[in-house]
Amino acid sequence: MAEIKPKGPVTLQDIARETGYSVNTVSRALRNKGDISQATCARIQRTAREMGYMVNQIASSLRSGRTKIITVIAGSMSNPFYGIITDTLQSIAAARGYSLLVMCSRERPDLELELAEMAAARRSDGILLFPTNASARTLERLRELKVPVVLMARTLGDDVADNVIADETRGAYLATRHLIERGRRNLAFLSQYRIVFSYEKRLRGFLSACEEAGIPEQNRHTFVPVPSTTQDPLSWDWRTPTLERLIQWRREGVDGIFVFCDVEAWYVQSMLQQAPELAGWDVGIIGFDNIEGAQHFPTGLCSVDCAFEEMATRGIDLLRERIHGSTLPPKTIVCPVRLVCRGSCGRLED
Amino acid sequence: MAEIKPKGPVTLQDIARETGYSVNTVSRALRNKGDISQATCARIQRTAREMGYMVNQIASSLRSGRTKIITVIAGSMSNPFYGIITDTLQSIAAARGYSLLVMCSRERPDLELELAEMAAARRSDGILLFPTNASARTLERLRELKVPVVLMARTLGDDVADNVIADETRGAYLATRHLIERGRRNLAFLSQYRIVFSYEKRLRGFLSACEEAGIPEQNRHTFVPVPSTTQDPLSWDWRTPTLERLIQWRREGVDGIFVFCDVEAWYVQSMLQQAPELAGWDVGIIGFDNIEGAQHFPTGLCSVDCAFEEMATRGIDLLRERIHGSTLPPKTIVCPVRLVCRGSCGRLED
DNA sequence: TTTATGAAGATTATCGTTAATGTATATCGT
DNA sequence: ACGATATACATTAACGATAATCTTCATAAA
Repeated sequence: MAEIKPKGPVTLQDIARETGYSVNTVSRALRNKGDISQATCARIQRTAREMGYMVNQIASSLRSGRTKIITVIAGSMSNPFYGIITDTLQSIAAARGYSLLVMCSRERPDLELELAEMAAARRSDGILLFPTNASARTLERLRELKVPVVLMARTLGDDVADNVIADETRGAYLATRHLIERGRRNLAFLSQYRIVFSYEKRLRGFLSACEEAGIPEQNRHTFVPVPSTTQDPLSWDWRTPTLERLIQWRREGVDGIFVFCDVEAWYVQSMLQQAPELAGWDVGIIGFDNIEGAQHFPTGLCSVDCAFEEMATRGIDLLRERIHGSTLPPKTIVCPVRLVCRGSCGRLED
Repeated sequence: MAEIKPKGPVTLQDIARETGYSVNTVSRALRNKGDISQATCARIQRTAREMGYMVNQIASSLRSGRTKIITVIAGSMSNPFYGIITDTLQSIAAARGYSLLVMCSRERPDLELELAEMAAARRSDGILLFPTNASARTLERLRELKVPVVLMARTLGDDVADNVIADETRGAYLATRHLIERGRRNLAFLSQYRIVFSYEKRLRGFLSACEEAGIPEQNRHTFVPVPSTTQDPLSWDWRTPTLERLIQWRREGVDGIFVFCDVEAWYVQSMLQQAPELAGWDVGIIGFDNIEGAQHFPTGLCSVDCAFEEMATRGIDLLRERIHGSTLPPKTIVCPVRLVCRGSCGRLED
């Protein structure tokens, strides 16, 4: 029954020839579309299995206009933040029949635009974009090309596009309050570069917690080593200026630092351990994202948990709504945050 | 000149209509294939640009039989090892015109096989596979399906398939020797689970360094918490048994541990910091992969650098040879390793 | 009996490219 | 001036699937 296939994979036509049905019937039978009798359907499916049939997604995509591919444009997979969330995205996408094309923008707007065009040329059904600092053009182009996009983890302003973010302001507020509760009264907010709007939101949370606790203005420090005009933030040397600023902050009596994200917080922690000028400094450190708790890396870093799994799920489902033609106005989904204490801010003392 | 396009993206036919040439001529002109005059070529390309043409990769793939897609099957993107190397793979692939489909096997052979079939259904030109502990079936199936594969970072035996790996034995030897040079004489080799052949290779390196330095047999410890029959290593609780074993090793006077990879080494380091039973233990730790040095994460962990970029380049280029039809016998490319000292093994003392 | 309804398939027409041929005109050697 | 080679295109035929539109033939309703 099963013939020797001279070359190439089995096609619908091969099954049609084998079973005597038409190609169309075979196609419908394999996809359980109606108008095919139970018996026929079963027989065709069995034959397909025996012959080792495997759908050609390319052909299917061309005809149906759906690739079942979502492109993720993230900054870089070596950053655990992106790694972890991509991991989650991948399994959720797979559960819904989608595959993930992964591209890295290196936080560069120009590269990001290029990648977006590639994603469009490949006819991705949609894009999950972790935007850079200047993604307006990318967004505009994708709108032209009619490729659905959901902005992930960062925002370009309220309701500019579909958007899934953590509750940034509240997270920053919680983090700062945590420092304060641990007895810290001279606080700093450190961010490697000014991630549009996310930075502003977290700054607001930082300041409002300071306000609430009556921290005087001169005890509220901020620092952003990489200038906001930079088109290539990742290749900027933020270490030297950051170290200098840390030394300065130490002199100024800073005793608590809220760092923009966990990855940066780790840099800071390692500087604290390694730089002789910082040795013995009693300073509380708290990050954001809770990347180690989400998966691996047990360390003592306090952080703000971002519910990555929820963000990933919401992102994919929002994107799917668009893919299926929703024309509702852009929606911003704010995911809940939660403080996680691991001791890097010091013990309660009093 | 540029018309209002009523719907959908511009196609070759639109350009053909606009310029008066045939579809085929337009196609050839845009790809700079021969048999088209300079003038025509230029004119067509200009028109295409003006009309905002963008090739439909799906249609192109269907006809040409090439998708220009490489599927990466890695364990999980939340593991920085995979994250970093995927990052590198992505940029090298992009430079060669390939996009990356990223899938995560979670180190599970069954899931891996499924993913491989998906990759085949999507007609990936080839697969970069970071194999699980039981990838023989996957490999066999891919051979049936005639999808080129290169095994990455791990080996299933010498020349079973194309393979790009680090020089595991030498790396382990260097790591162990490093411990010994730092005055460590009671050594252990710790590996979360028994990654086929890679484990054996590193064990060999460990033992040969012990041998060379005259470390007595009773001072050569090994431990693998997760049993090798496990089909789902990542969800196994390795922490409890590992902690217990660390406590035991401490009692037994172990003073140096070579850990299978950096990620695991970090777990160990954090246990050393956090578990009261381990407090104050003077033990040298060295990992493998040098993941932090490759990109971020400055910590004090000694490690063995694996030249990720070279591995990635070699992997992609080897795969491309296969994609282009090479029928040479399977090749194993062994990439050089290099010791990196950051102090976690202690100072030289004598 | 006649017509409407429906089930179960078959036909046919694309999807947007690229590969394999065809063809007309110009150029060339002899 | 003849056929031979090139040049620069046009025509035609896939690639493998899916969608839209027919056919049948049987059964039910009128």
